Amino acid sequence: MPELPEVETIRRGLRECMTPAKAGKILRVTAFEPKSLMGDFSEIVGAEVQEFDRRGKALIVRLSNGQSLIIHLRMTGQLIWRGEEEFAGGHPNDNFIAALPNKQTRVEIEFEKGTLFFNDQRKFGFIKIVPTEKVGEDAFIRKLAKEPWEMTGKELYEKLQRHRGSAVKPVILDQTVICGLGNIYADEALYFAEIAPTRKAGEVSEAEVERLVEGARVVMERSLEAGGSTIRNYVKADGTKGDYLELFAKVFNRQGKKCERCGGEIVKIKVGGRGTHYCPQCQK
DNA sequence: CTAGGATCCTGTCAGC
DNA sequence: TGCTGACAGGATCCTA
Repeated sequence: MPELPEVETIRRGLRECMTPAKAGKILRVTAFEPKSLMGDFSEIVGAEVQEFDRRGKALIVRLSNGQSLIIHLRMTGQLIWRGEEEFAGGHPNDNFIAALPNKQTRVEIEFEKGTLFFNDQRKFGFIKIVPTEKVGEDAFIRKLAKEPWEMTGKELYEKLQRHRGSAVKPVILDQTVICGLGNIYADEALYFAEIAPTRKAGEVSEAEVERLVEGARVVMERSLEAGGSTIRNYVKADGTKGDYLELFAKVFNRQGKKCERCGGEIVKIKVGGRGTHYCPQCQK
């Protein structure tokens, strides 16, 4: 479930609390689920973290010994750091505050001064160990398109023409078309641009695509300000659980409610096999 | 090449 | 109280 803003929030959070001084060296790696950890994990023992990068929804952890971790959370992945400081992000659920490791812990990386847990209910996510200089050659990383901040409306318009027969929504979920949007921000960006998710990609005008790219930037920036789905907004100050979607979502999970813009009723339908939320009255 | 559906996996929820 | 089917913030693989 984590999309670009969640991964960026995790990147910023872990960068603060997993510095070499605060985390130390890797002592031990345990893969409770073999398919969740690809590569030879003896390669990373003894290394410390140099930097956290991100490409789209992939987190790249650069280590001090020439190796890197490519981490993709897919639908239900979470990264939870327990050390002097604590940080948790990704799929929001009770694992953020649970005793770890638990049943959904797939990988545990123990450092001198703390432990990083990779939890993942559905096992779609993964951590992959690759030499740092080969990260760019990774099959997934290599195919990624630009993020909305680097992409012009004209570029996206031309890409949409190549998929002109498909509904626009599944096309903007394709990471080789535009990078970073997932099911939430695709719906939110289309709402911003007043485009119905069912429109054929080839029938969206260049001016509309321009708005769509702007919408993608705006909705993801708003989410970043709200902190994505992290422990801070999952567990509110009073100890109750919060829903970070409430902080910014205009259509996602708001079916049956009123559109803020026109007062129409937000509906939920299925487009390209994915649950899709929109306002039929103002998204044309 | 594109379009659309099945698939990987676990857990939760609505309906009977 | 079961049981069943639908669904889930992702991406890939297969078929036509």
